[in-house]
Amino acid sequence: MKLAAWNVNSLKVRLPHLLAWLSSEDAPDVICLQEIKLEDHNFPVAALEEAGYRSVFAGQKAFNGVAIIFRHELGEPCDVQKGNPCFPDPQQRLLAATIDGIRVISAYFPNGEAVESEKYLYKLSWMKALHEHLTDELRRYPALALCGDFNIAPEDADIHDPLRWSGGILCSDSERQAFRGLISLGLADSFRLFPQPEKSFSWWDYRQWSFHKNLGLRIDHILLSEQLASSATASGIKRELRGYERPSDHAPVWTEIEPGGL
DNA sequence: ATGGCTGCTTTGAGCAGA
Repeated sequence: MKLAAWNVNSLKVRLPHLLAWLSSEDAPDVICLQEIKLEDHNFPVAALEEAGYRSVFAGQKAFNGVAIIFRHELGEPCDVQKGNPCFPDPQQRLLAATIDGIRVISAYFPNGEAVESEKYLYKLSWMKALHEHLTDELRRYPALALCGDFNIAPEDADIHDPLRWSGGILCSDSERQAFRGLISLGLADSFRLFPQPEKSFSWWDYRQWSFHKNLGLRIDHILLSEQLASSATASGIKRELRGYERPSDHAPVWTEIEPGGL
């Protein structure tokens, strides 16, 4: 089972990129999408069905919005839940579904704007509420994957220029501490379960030729519960999608789980 | 130091992203 997470920065604009990936040899079985930026009635259900995938989604106008798409043969999704019951929020940033026995959660963490700003405090509260909610979820679903755009670079190795970014948004102490809090629930950063090239990133600014110069950050993650982590066989970043014409500013991250792992 | 791209919006300059 290949599981992926991708911030598409508008599903309307990125649908051709997504369909191209889904029809390729390394197409994932399940993809969590973030920043779909469209309302539910505009979700491209038919185009994805045609490609062999089912969808569940939680959209809103213009901003945010998350979805999970998965191969038709994985069957009906169970216990679909929009949002966090511990944290009522008009922003659509969280969606969970049980697919083929795995609790899959698509998450779009707040950006936070600037350290100590109002949006930063919202980010920290949002994460605290997610932490509480995940405590329950892990009890109910021992096979769980938290996938998405975390808007946090967990370590200095995840930043092209750690000195310049030091203490700033996406890598401040409080954000990293909250990230480690999620890890302490028994979740593993699937990317780091395997050797990876240095300077591996999942986001590059659209400006200043950042992608070309590989000036990026690793802020998109797939965290696996102990049960899933023990059956993971590989992980990586599908960097080439960032190089397509009219790309998202994020590249997909992925991890492979042994089929017999459950 | 600033703004740099891109996508969104009662379509057009301003916000948001990271």
